[in-house]
Amino acid sequence: MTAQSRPVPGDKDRLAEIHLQIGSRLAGQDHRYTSGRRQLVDVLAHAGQPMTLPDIVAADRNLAQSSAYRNLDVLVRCGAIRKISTGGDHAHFELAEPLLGHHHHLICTSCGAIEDIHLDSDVELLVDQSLTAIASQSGFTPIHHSLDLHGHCADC
Amino acid sequence: MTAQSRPVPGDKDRLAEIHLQIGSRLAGQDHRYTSGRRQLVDVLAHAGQPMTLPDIVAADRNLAQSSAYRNLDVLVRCGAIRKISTGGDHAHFELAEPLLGHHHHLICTSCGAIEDIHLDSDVELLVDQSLTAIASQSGFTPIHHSLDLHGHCADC
DNA sequence: ACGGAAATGAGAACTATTCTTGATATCAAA
DNA sequence: TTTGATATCAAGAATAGTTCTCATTTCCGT
Repeated sequence: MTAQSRPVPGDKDRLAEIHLQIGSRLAGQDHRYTSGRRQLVDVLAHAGQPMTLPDIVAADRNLAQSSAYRNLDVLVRCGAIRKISTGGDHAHFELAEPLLGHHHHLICTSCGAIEDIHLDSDVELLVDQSLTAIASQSGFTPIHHSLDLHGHCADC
Repeated sequence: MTAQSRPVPGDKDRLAEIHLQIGSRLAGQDHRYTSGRRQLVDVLAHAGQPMTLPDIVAADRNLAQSSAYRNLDVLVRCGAIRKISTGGDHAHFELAEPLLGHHHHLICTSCGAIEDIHLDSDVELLVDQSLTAIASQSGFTPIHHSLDLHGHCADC
């Protein structure tokens, strides 16, 4: 077996792995991984960046708006998808961090576009320690943190 | 003059300073600092934490809902107030960072409450440097960053 | 005081999102 | 396979936070 043949999981393998994980998450809450839900995940995984609902239904015309909203909610609640509320007209959705890895966002205040970014792990560690310390002082139980840089993207 | 008499600006002085700053910001955009807008600022300054619109109009019954929304928008656009969109039912509003100082938030995902927190300045510096470096790689022009810790507050 | 621009407040309108409803699909057990 | 219980679906109605309209009032410079 050469390094070429299986260097890292290919896109196809990664997608299969994502579907497996989400399937078991759903099953754990007595939900089914139906084709509509699978299509949502396919669209988000293919885009590689957060999408609004109009984006999503435009990308796959088989998706009904009401079902897409409902299924996104189901997937958010089982931890497969993350909802990003920026204050713009539409919320954005992306695969959750267990699937996509921990990351943050560049948010364009002009056009609303969102891009994923990754921080150095040492900075990440410091931030997490600081936040954890502060939270414990307030009796606050942390779940996750979000760090967004707001500004204008290259196009705006 | 004793240390007691003017140790640091008292609450009254601080509020007067805030009003002055906001007044000049508004004047710079040909807007008036009317009593309705002043009342909004008073309510937010007095609360000391982010408030929703229902919170605000409940705190000062003289404030009409439509005017409050409109004036909050005016104040947000002149940089006096910051709007925080969490994805909950209501957006939150607080005095902007030039008036309140740079800070971050604990956000309770159960009840929606938001509390202000301050990070160590060295961590803050690192984060800012990291974000700036990443932004420049994408041709992104930073305006400000937001760092929120999501979880459950002591009451939930 | 006067004229005009800005602000106000009550309610209507807008729209992203959620809910309702009746039909359809799926699974497990017999 | 059949059956029944349950989950899901899709279309449109309903909800609700926020924004808009407009007639009236306030404010500022002259």
